[in-house]
Amino acid sequence: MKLVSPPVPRGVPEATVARLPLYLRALTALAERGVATVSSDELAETSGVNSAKLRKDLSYLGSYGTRGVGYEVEFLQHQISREIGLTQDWSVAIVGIGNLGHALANYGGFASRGFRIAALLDAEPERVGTEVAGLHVRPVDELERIVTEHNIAIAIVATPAHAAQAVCDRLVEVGITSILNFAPAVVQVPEGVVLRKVDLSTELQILAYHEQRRNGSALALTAEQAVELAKAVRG
Amino acid sequence: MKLVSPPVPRGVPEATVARLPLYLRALTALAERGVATVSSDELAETSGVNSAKLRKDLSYLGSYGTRGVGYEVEFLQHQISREIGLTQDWSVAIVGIGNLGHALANYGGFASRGFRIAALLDAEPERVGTEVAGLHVRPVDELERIVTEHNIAIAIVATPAHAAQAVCDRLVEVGITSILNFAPAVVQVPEGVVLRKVDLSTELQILAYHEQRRNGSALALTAEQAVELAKAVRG
DNA sequence: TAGATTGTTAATCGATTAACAATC
DNA sequence: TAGATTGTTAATCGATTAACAATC
Repeated sequence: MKLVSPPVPRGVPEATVARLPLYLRALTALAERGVATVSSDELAETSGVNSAKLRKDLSYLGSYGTRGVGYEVEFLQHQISREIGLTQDWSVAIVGIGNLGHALANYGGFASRGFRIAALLDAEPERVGTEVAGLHVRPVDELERIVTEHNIAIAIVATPAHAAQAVCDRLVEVGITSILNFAPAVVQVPEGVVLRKVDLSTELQILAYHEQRRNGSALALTAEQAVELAKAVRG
Repeated sequence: MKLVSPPVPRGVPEATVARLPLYLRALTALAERGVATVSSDELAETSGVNSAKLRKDLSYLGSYGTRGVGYEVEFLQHQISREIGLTQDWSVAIVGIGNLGHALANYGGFASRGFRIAALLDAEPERVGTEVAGLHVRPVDELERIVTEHNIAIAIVATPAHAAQAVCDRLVEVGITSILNFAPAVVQVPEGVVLRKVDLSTELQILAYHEQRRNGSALALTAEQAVELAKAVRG
């Protein structure tokens, strides 16, 4: 008996997963405008990627287009929704109701995409009980009960940096396996837990890097060329 | 005379640039604790990356370590700051003072990293003039004057999706070349302008994808294994 | 059939990683 | 000198892209 080949890798590349929401948004806009069919060129254009990448991405999900024609907007929309898991609603808890947590609780973009902010938690006694976005802020002590009661699958962490690791540890303890971290801190989670982070200062720092390079570039280029020129002249 | 070799590519890979703020934050924490020297293993650990990657990243900046010893914390901190462009302060404008813009204006993490929120702008007449984070909200009409007056280099866009493109067009017109976009919309900018985006819903959708896969995985794996098993049995 | 457009192949590019020679 | 740790090399991996055969 021959050894069987290793199990097919299966699964969509991470870079593709990160773009699926983009395509979905573009398709939703097209559907609202009553567009029935779209080509990869057009959909790529409205999604801000090139069409080769779009087709490659979609090919990981299946063959949902028609050669010579394009993609049926609503059909593709449904297929991507299903792939991402948006055919169901997800309950989300936000931990840390400061400036940012407050804004996130009130952010309209979540509900329209199938994410229901189901609970707000904070460690500060003076914040507990206050009403934010129509919800009463609960103490973090009640985390376990709240997660179970509301069937919460995803947690958003918007605490100060120093509290982030402890909060994430607690979240993992009570069974949360998907965390979106806004606290500017390195957080370790056990394997099997997916942690993504949004780091506001880091984003600005990356921009600053490019901005600085831009300002210096005229000079730097001249210097570089000068060296090359010197070499060339020397022969 | 021989042709000179093409100019050295020079410049730090984008993936490295995105991690420099992480290292900087770890170094700042070490400096505050009075640590003078750190090895790549230790710094990698506190930064949440592996040490090979850290050393490779740092090697793009120069040879700032000492073999057998490690890196001098404050020296490396300074070198990275210089590379990112944090030896100077940057003035930032926020356009769109809704929930999110409001929270960003009050976000403490910016100032401590050399970013000064210098102006807030909004298109809604009823928001103009209100005070947020110690600043008076200005009308977007005044953009050009404000950008010049405050020497603003970086803009944060926190408008509704439908306004984002027009706002970015205006920003580019008045000479802004670095934009951080929070609006859930595809925005096109001319070459030479750096646009980064933070998409809150997309982040949740990526988590939802993994969460869904996790739930389905026990079943899927069994099915997959069943197929392999069937093949194996058939010989 | 002629024209259009997908799905896939293969080349290329950039990022990650392990390993180790250089060197303190 | 012996031990430690950097900086770099080279292998590997994953993502991007152009090109085109398949097919509506």
